[in-house]
Amino acid sequence: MEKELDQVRIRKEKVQRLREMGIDPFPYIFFRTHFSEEVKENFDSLEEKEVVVAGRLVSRRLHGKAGFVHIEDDRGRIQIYFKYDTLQDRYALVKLLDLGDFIGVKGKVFRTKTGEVTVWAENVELLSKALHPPPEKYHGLKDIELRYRNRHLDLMANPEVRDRFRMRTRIIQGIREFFVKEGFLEVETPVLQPRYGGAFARPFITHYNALDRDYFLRIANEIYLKRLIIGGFEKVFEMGKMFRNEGLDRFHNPEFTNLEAYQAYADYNVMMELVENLFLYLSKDVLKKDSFTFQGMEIVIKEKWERITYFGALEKYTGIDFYPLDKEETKRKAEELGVDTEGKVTKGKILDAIFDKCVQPDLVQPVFVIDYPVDITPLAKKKRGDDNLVERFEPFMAMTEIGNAYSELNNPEEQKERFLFQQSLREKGDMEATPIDEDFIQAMMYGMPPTGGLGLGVDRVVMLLLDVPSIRDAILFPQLRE
RNA sequence: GGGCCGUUAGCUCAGCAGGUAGAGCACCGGCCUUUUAAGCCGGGAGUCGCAGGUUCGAAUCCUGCACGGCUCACCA
Repeated sequence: MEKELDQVRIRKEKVQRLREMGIDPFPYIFFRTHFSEEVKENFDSLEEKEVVVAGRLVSRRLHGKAGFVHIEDDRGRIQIYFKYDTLQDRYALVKLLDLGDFIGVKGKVFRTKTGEVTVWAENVELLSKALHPPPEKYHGLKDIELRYRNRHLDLMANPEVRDRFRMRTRIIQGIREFFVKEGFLEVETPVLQPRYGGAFARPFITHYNALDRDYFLRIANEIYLKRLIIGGFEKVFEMGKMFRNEGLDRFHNPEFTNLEAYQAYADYNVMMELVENLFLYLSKDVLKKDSFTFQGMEIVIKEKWERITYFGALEKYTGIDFYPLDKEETKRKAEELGVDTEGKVTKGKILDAIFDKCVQPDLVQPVFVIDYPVDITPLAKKKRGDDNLVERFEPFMAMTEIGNAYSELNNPEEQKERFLFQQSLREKGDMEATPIDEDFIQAMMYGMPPTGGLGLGVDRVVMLLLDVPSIRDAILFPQLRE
């Protein structure tokens, strides 16, 4: 720590004085009868009745032998009136209170002459002394770096931030409720994995000392969840953290929350309906409205989303049918479109770059982009009637990709070939290519039912529904450089 | 990783023709027994992100670094 702040020194001296007065500045427990909100909402029945409230001191207007303060609890703020005539000796404690302290107050509910519902303190107890002054009361805490690094201060100073994270939790609970209601079993799979797969991304590597072997933080849980389907569970889901060793930006945090759900006897069409129903559920039960705005774009949650094929979308927005083109021709066209193809190993990767630049900015209303090229999707089943495509879709809205889903590949021999192809990409220098997973192939040998799978970026869903432009404002403790 | 911008009191910010640091809130003292960003009077508080350089003199100009933001690239 650097030099002690004057105000901190003064507060520590107050702690000393309180102890000399026989007051414990850090007592253990307090019983309250009402939240601030309850007192205010039930004023008519509580007027002149005694209540006990508790909270953090957030404003203070003392004038000599009387004064007003506001305390803040989990549900809001309420004003407290302190008067020397009522408190007598106890008024000495009031004079030693600082902004940020936690106090408990017993008193009768009344209305001041300006009409504010207030508790007239008959007793006041210090519940915890704050040694450091809080952020500024009027402007709040603006400094973005401070807000992310010291989220407790951000939450303290900016009530709208608390509201936002309460809403995040409700959305997450809503997602969980929806899948449980649909009959999915919530499971937990390893975060620490001896090999990684299920997505294209570089992993975080860690070392397991007892085994003297490198392990990986999961980039996805897909393989484990499918092994559960092989084991006989018909509907499973997991919501949890994934870790991808990549850059930070408005839409990416290396540690993020993901939902994956797998359903036996289903294909990607069933999973599209599941996504439609999930959003209907969220809009009805959480948002309580059937549209929302993200960065000025009004998004309407409909029962049925538009579906457009991957190549169809590319053709619609570039005028070029990429389907018949080989890698070289695709590359040429990409460059004509001004798309950077540097380091793109396959036609699929080049197409992805074109898609991101030319198509994605037009995907505003909820839409499923379906039927992707096979080479960028090693775990999905081939499209019925077209070996160059797989049955895969990505849900988009507000120009943002929010998930990924397939008719899951369940033929172990084909799975092996796909892994071998990925292996060859790896050898060509594509570090995101999926490594081969023999255990998974072996598991699939025992028989895996036809299965639909879905992955959903939960943080991105939160961003969209709450109109939060940066993932750092959708995650309580976003990753920052140390 | 590239480009642009930012970093001054606990917080929000001003100060930048280069002359040695300011305001509001917060804090301390005084007055004040119904206030609402309470008020009035007085006071304390800063290694101006860090390190170099130019200069008689740097918060201010230059260079490098750190951290952050936006953006491009990378990345589902």
